[in-house]
Amino acid sequence: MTSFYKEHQKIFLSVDCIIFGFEENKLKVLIGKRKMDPGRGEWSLYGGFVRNDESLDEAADRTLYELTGLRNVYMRQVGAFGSINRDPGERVVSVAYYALINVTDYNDKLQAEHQVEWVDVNDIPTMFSDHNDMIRRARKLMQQKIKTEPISFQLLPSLFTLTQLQRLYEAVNGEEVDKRNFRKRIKEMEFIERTDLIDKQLSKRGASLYRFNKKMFEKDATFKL
Amino acid sequence: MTSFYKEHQKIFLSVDCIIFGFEENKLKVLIGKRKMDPGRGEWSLYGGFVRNDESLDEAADRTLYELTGLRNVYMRQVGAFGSINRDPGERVVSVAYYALINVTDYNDKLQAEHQVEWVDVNDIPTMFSDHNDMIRRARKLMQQKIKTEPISFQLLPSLFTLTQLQRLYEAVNGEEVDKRNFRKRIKEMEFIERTDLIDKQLSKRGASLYRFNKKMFEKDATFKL
DNA sequence: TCAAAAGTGTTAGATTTACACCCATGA
DNA sequence: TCATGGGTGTAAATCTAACACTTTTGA
Repeated sequence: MTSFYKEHQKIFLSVDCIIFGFEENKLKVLIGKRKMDPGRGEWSLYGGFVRNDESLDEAADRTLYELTGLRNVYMRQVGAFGSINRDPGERVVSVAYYALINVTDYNDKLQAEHQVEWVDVNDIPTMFSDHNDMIRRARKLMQQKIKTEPISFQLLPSLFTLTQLQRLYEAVNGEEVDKRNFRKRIKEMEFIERTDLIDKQLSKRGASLYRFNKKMFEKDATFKL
Repeated sequence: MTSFYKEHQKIFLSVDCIIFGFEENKLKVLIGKRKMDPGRGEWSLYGGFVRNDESLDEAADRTLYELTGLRNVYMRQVGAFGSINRDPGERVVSVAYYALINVTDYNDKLQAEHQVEWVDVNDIPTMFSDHNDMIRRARKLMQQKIKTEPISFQLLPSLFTLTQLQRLYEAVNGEEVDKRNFRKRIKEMEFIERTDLIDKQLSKRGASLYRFNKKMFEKDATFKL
């Protein structure tokens, strides 16, 4: 292969995943203790190096798959983090991605194996390198996104109650919302359809289960929360 | 230096600048013909490789400075672009940044020297690699940003008329707005202050010149357009 | 029978949009 | 004197936010 750019320097490139999940009415992030020097033992996002034969998006997908066994997960790029000394070992530029997963899809065996934990996003410890910044930015981007795109369903089981959906919005935005106003807006969205199924786990009376109808959304195509 | 990560691959990293300017009531981007193989002669953003001794932000600042001679310019990261074959020469991952400059600050000599041109953002030709995507994404981010942060002033001279400001918003958002409603909202923002100066370039009657008061903005700190 | 969560409408206030005419001046 | 861009207010419509009680049922 010819080398067009040989006078320039190459740099290590990694990806880091901010994996969001919704559990116990809280927005959580999957983090673990770093298993590599330097920084071994510090709280850290799960990440990996980018290979020459994969795109950044592919590297992020692969990394997420290694950790969770999940494919076709909703992932979006947060941005590139490139301070000179962000990694104490060597110069490494990292591209952060956030992922939204349904916690019940997540294989417990893999979780135990990688020793990662779900931590409340409001209660993140001090982390390795610039990982706290990455989480902050990912959260902000996700908050913006959830206002204009129906991504909340990525964090829920395919059948969910309106209370679950409301608690999810509250956890993401960090503030409570009025139940009646919330439900009013949801009812206007035809792509959030009520099933005849009833969930009795949380209440004696039972709550209707709803589902997100993707095809209907794509026709309808307005969303605003 | 110890090498912690030597089993991994390094990759060429570049930055590309989407430089926005406002001229003739249009939002424009500064682009030129690529002077490097491969792709020589194609329309291209101005970019450069990231060096090991500079952060990504510094690389972007340096690249912008090389082209325009300007420092302390408003720049924000658009994101990392990392398809495997995005560059026909070799694997290069590029981090795009957008910059907002006041076209009258831009040194004509440097413009001639680098043979770059201001092109209407609605009329961008087919460009090298994924540069069209970069411009699209930069524009979208900028459109979002301008709604919640007072960045428009970066694109204007320090003294400007309300009509200029309105035309700028229209150019950025791609739609016309009502003059009275626009001015009503501006008047509510105390940090956009009227001076006693009158601009007579466009009208016989003359238009009041306004200026952005940064200190007042930082106190006041609400913005919504 | 009662505790606990589900479900349901109305109204006041705030925000947004639509809209048309007079003013000042240089050519 | 007239053509050109500068400057101004009001009313209708829409959207948002606040607010409390009834229902169901398992324990």
